[in-house]
Amino acid sequence: MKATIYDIAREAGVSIATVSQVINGKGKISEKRRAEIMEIMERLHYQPSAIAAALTGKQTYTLGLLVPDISNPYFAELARAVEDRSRQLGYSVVICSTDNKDERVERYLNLLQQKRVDGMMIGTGIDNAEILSPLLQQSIPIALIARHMPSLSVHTVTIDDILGGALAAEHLLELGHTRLAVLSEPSKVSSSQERVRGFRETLIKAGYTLEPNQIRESAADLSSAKKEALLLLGEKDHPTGLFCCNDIQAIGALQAAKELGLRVPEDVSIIGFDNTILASVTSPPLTTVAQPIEELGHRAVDLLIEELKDEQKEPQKIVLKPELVIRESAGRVLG
Amino acid sequence: MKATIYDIAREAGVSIATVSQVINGKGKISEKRRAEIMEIMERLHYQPSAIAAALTGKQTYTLGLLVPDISNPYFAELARAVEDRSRQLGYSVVICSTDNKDERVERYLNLLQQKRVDGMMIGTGIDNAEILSPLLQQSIPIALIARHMPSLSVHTVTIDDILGGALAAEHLLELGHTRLAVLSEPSKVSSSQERVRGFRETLIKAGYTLEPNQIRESAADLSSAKKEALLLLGEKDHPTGLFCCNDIQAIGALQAAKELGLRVPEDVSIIGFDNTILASVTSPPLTTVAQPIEELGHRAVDLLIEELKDEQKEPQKIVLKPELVIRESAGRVLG
DNA sequence: CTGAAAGCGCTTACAG
DNA sequence: CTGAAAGCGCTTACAG
Repeated sequence: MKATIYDIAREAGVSIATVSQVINGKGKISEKRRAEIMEIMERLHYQPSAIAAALTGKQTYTLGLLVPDISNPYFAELARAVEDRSRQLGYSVVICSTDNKDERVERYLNLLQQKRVDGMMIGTGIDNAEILSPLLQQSIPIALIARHMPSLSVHTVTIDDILGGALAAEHLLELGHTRLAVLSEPSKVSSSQERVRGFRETLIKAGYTLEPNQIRESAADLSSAKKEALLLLGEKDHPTGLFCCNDIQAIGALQAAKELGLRVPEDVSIIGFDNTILASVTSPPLTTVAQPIEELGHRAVDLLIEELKDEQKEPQKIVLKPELVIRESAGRVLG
Repeated sequence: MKATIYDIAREAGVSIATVSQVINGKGKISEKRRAEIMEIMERLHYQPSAIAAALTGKQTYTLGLLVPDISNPYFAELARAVEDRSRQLGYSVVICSTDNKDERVERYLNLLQQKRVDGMMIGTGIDNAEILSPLLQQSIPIALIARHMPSLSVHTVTIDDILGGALAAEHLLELGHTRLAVLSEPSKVSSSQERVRGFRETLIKAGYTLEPNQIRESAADLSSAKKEALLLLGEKDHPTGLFCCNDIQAIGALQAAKELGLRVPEDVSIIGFDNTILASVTSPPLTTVAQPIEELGHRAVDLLIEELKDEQKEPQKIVLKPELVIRESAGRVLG
């Protein structure tokens, strides 16, 4: 049988209140008693029930994290950052893969509420912002990660996607490219749209244009991206500089180029986005716009915990800066 | 304020016992009352407290998963499989990255016990098997994933690592390679040792040998592996066939080969292990021994849940079969 | 078919 | 410095 606080109290000949105090390091207990009680707890392998504690007003010290797919390296790296900070602060995290389906999001949201998590981080796409409103009513702390939902009054940690797109454009321009294209995610992914926007605006400022048919869309998986890139790069007068809205798409483009007999970067330069582990593993390794994934995760946790501590309610908006990581998939234009 | 079962009961003019029954779909409640109560719960956004329920004898419907590092694609894919099956069965999972440190493992184990998770899956290395024994005493269901701990009486889901190594050897032999080497993980990683063993035994059976200095070790990160591979492949009369104990190491070898001006597979054939997403993204794509990662995760969850249901205590040992996935990094020996 | 009551394992004032 | 008691939000027999 599992030992309870009563067992410890009986064994020590004290009340459960006293035991509770030593567990929580509160109150004034004589050093001798405290040591004695600690010893008994160890001996009985006593693990106080966090569940009972939570029921009596303490937090659950558990956070929820919603992502589209934990097996995607970007979200896996994000999850690691979230977990690390949470652990440091004494929290554990339950991870939920939603596959970007609202129905799944909603079910997880309810589940996490029932389990009384202290806060939730949402890094998954949500079509209908409405499904978050019950949480807001219960005033459960929420932080959006790399997602914009202007209609909602919640904490938000994002990166400057426009700047990210601009960084890619500037690099390609510096390398002498003028025939440019972009491979973006479907239009409902707002961050992707912003990246495209930053990219295009930078081109325009420099006196170049981006033809509508040079903006292609594909799902975020490898084979969709490759298929679309095959079409784009297969045309005569294909672009010499291609900006992809995430690393997976860039890899699809890399594979398409190879299949078409195009050399990277000699014949086409390709730039990715995210700087996940994938970017360092391809050949050539990807030049890519790096998201500060670790900081995204840390800051999201911090926002939640601060709100839990201070009752500080005003939602914060944090915007982090992406950075260009130059590797080998983009080079000077030839000829 | 959050609605409780009392609020619902009062609103409906019934006792909390009745509300409890409709929540749990138990007992016989007149259809009319049931509908009425359901309606009230919806209207008040009532979410029953899983914490209170757990305190009164129900499960927490939460499982723990310990892995070395959730940002490693292998473990990320495993986590996804675990999560999927858990969700189907009504459980959520808290994920813990241990960096293979016993101290961290121990802290997480205690934490998960305090949170009263219903079971734990352990996919992380543990030096000192002792730290699991308190759990066994509490008879908390435990399943080891891809780890051997013969001294412990717990559920185990592994793959046949010896067969995996043999598969790699057979393939290389078929392609005509005779100068072979292996890049393995440090000797404390038992699965890696088994892979090497299967590899070597197959060579011996075929009449070849594997010189001790052709068995190299490196940590599982990219740069360590690359460094070691640089040494190995830099020698004259370097091996033409190299078996690496995981995909990351194989990628390190790929990069080393490239740096040395060796073509893959024309000058060196390289085989990896795991078949994570990384294997499909390199150039050339990796021929690798695939672990049935999804099934590993599913089976581990199933074992736990079965034990929770049936009180069926005998620890099960499940061994799954790896398979060779032929892509392009291994080819026929030239000359 | 439905309700009163005990109990799960804690924490938190409140006394003393 | 320490204990008695109430209460957190449920579930589970047990009556009726």
